[in-house]
Amino acid sequence: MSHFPFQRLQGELTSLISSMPADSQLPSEPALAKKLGVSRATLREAMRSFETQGLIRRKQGVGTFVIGEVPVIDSGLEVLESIETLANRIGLSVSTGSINIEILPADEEIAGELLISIGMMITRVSRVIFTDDRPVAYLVDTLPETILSRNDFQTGFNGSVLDLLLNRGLPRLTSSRTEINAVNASSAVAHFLDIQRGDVLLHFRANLIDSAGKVIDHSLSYFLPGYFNFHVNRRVG
Amino acid sequence: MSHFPFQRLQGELTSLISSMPADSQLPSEPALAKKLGVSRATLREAMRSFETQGLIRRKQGVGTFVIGEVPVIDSGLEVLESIETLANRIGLSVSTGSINIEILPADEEIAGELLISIGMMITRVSRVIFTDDRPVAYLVDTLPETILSRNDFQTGFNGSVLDLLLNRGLPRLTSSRTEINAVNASSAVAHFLDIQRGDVLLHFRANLIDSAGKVIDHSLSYFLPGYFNFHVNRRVG
DNA sequence: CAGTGGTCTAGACCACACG
DNA sequence: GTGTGGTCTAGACCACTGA
Repeated sequence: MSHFPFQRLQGELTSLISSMPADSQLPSEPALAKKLGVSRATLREAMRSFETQGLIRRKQGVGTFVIGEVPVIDSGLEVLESIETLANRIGLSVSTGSINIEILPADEEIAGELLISIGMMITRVSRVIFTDDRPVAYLVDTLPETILSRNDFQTGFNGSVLDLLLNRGLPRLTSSRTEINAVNASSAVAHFLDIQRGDVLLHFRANLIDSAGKVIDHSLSYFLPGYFNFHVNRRVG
Repeated sequence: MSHFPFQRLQGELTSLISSMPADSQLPSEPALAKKLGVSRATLREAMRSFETQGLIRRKQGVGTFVIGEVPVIDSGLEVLESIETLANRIGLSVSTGSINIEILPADEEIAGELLISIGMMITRVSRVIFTDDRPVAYLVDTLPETILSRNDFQTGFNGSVLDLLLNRGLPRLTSSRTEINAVNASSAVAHFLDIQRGDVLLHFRANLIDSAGKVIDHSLSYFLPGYFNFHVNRRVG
């Protein structure tokens, strides 16, 4: 037996979880901690990585459950397309929730991104993507109200600002510069994704450019690892 | 004052850290916890995100220090190049440490990646990238020993397997399929990067392909967020 | 209501760096 | 040695869910 509780714990939890059928419930945290001979804090720390891998799911007030196989959303990064378009193309069912549309004045940060003046009105659309009733991504689009205003959302808005702009045809979008990072979930994002503050997320930060080189849309995306497989083909210099 | 210790703490720590000069030392954790009226556990949790942003640096047995401005390694993902080549191109100084070269038989997993038989000998090169004496990336390359054996490392090996193969000219490398994810640091990787187990890392998992479509090299890369800015230009479908 | 996970506390012991 | 961060414990209270 190892002298390091954490490594031993990970092994025991791996056995336990893999031996349980999908959707079954784990013992409560106090019970499990006692059974495994560690404190609840240590147990919870060891469980974190299992949740980021999508192997278990914790629900406050309910319990912790084993997740069966997860549909992975696989996508190349060369082409920009909405999650909806992507999921549809690979035959996966996703839904959108918590859509929120606000019109507000630009602060310094967003004015800098969109290359507009501070105080100009902007439209901000945020939403959560679900697959199998599990929130897996949180997306925020911000763009000048002159490009997208409230009454542009009238007909058949599926949640994706990109799809809306593409369907409208104007402005003529050409490309997106996307920065990729790994971050800890803030309290706000954690709430939308039903995870704990501090959990690991894959983060995209992108500016959408039109044919005149103008910044049309600034978008922030947060993805749960384990549910997405983004890849890129890199050519050798 | 907020009723939520964590949010209040983040604010107070932001003020404190930004008010201190670069390289200065923060009070010890017990002292800071007492001063801010929280337990050490809560304080440490709040400090995690500051460390992943590269704003502070903890050194066991020494203390916690404020980091000045950090040189960010900025790179597009369209072209595959070694960290050394990249840093050189943008005029940044990086160094390599903890280089380890092993020859061992392929297990099932790596055999599957390289499309070889289990038990065939493989060469594995792992190393750590430093900038400003700070470990910022941990890289592992694995390839068949028939392609790269121990005596290929004789002359001017700078740590990069990619550069070695490119300089040699054979096999003719063409592209790399790179999968991008966010992960929690395992104990092993955390040790090399001088961070805590569970900290957030940006992770690349790539297969390097030659002109015949053969898998030449399987590589795993772990990057500290805050020190890298990877981006990709995505064209609109 | 009872039971769950989410957060926080106070304290302990360890491994490590440095004089 | 002293002092630091790294880990773990035992217990408490909270917010939430569902019967």
